Amino acid sequence: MVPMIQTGLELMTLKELAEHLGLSPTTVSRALNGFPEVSEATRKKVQAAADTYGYRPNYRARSLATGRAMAIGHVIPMASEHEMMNPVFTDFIAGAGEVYAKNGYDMLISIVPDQHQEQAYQDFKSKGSVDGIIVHAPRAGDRRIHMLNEVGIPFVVHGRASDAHEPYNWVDMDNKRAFHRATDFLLDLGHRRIALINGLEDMDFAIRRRAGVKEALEGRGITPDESLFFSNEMTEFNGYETGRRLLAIQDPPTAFLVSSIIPAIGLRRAIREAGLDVGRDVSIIIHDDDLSYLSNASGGQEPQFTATKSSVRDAGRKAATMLLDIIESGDTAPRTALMEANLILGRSTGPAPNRTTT
Amino acid sequence: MVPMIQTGLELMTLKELAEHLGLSPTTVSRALNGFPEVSEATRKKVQAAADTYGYRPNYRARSLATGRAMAIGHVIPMASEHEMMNPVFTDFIAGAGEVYAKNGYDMLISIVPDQHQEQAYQDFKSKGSVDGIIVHAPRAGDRRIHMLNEVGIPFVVHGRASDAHEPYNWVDMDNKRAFHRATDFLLDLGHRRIALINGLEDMDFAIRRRAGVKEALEGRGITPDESLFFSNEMTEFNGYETGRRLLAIQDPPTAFLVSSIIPAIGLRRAIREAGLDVGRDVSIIIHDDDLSYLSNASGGQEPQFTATKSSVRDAGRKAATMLLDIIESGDTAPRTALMEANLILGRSTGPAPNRTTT
DNA sequence: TAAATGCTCCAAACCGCTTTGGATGCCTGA
DNA sequence: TCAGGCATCCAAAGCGGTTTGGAGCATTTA
Repeated sequence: MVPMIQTGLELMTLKELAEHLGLSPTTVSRALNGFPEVSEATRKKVQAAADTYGYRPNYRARSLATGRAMAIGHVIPMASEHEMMNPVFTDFIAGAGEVYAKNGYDMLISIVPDQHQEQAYQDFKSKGSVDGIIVHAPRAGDRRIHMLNEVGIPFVVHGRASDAHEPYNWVDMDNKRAFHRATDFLLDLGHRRIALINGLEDMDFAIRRRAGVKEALEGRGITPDESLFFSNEMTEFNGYETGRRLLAIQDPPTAFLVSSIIPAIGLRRAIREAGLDVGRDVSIIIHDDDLSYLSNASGGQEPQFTATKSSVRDAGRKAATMLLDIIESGDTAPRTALMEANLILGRSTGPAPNRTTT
Repeated sequence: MVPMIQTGLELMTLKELAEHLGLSPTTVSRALNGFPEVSEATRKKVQAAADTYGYRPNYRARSLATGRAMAIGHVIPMASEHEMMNPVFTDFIAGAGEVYAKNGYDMLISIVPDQHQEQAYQDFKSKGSVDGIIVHAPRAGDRRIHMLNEVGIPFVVHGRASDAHEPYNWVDMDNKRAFHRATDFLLDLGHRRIALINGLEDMDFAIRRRAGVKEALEGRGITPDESLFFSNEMTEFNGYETGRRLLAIQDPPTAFLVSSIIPAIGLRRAIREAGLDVGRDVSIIIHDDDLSYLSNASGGQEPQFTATKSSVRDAGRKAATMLLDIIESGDTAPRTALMEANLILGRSTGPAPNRTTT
């Protein structure tokens, strides 16, 4: 049962293993892959020999023969100027990777300049190196979904494309609802000047979050002040800088909705530098992707930030599971999964302060 | 010259392309791969046809024939309990990925539970899915280096293993020197109670950083107070928690050396909560991996933290370049690259405050 | 002029595995 | 006793490329 790992020895091929056993490659292959045409006795013998010699099938050969690559591709876009590496990829990929590993799939990652993205997907298909693809960070007017549908390779989108009019598989968090609820909560606390520090505005999630905020404001008869809505890459510095500028205006916001914990950390820095207190003078609600190394949890205490929370790692697991299921079942009926975010109370929110100007 | 991308069509094989051209597969293959046995005229014709039909060679088939996988493997350990995903991986991988893409290599990533790591490397080799491996996060007593040397697959270590007595390829930052210099700088400012918030203590980089600190202290005739040295996973919360506890002791440190910007953000939070001022009451020097989304730079201004800075993305590029070079040259003479960190002045350091107790 | 040389191109083997279509031997039932 | 059925196993043909060892032909060289 326990495999005897042999290091430093020449690798063994199926043919060699078959010779050792005095069997044909056919039989050995079938024995190892659990086909019924081989007797239980020989199967045991073959399995034992494979373990002893540390035989492992060559994936390239197998995949050439079966037509299955046993690998999933992820394309990670690289905006060349910023050299920006989105931190949520890390956790998403960690989640997906768990699922792949459990099912014997490899994970192929391509770092691709933005402008070569479509070509990269084409290549995945034509080079035959993957069985399916995860599409990250869909944007408004994203052509990838249409393209992949045409190419006919299984794929799952992490997020949605609002303007895609064809069916496709996706796993998404209910961004609009989450930010609607968060806004409602701030309104309930008496806040009226509410700023939004969002991700890049052509990102689908950013569009939905903004829509959620507007919807909530309008639901209370408040005209959204678009001058308080900001879109940018979600870096610590951008959060800091936006906060600094906003706190210096005439009638500064009393509350901030922030799309990620990272810019929120910058925002908090700006607030403190302005001599204000988070949670008392200024409220913050973040969206918390539950990143493992930037946890919003505070070891049993109340979280630092009030947050809409949804684990992006879990989204990775869900997307990977969905994709593998599509590939292995061959059933192409479009699947979707909408995850709900929890609104979790932390120390960064409080009632709107009384201003000299009410 | 411009390839006409054909979507939705059946993929074309080399054999089919050859038939279309009235040539043999041999000639087509050679034409496309630039062998001299084919005339310039036919090469042009073949190339043009390949472009028109959007032909791309199947990587699995090619790699089976050539014995080269055209892929590099990265194993990312996953400590199952913590579900920790080290953020520096992201940037390192981004750097390496650029180099792979430029050279036509794929990047294979395996998320592997800590205890199955060695098996994962074995598998990489025996499954034949990669030509080389990058080893991440070497630890004290790390068996991977010995194992990979035995297995005989090209690899480059990001970091070093202090106790490895055999040659191997590595790319590392001079951790000891960086922390020595940082400590010297704090000593010059008059600090004597210096704390270290380090990474997990069996990590090689953590060992070297600690050694650098001790060496500097001893160089000035100061006996290191080991009760001020902490090792833990580099999360925001751990930085916060360690800071909180240390600031509450009898004779708290006046300066902190922190192994990453992430726990430093937590530490800063703790310092502010204690009503103290970073840079005046308490000094901080971090090591800055130059993560793209957590930049220490402040848009033209002085950086937030004084830091020893070395781009981990750049390390990724260097390691990938080294590995590809080893693979393609076949030259196994061990290579090493030691990167120097810059000591960059920010707003988090100042002279040691005068205590009532001098 | 005959042999040697180059230049192009091709047939076929091969990479390591899967899978189709038997082949073999033994057992059953009529 | 013999056809038919079943359980095992195998030879050989792929999968889609690369590569070895020529073949065919025009051009030089002796």
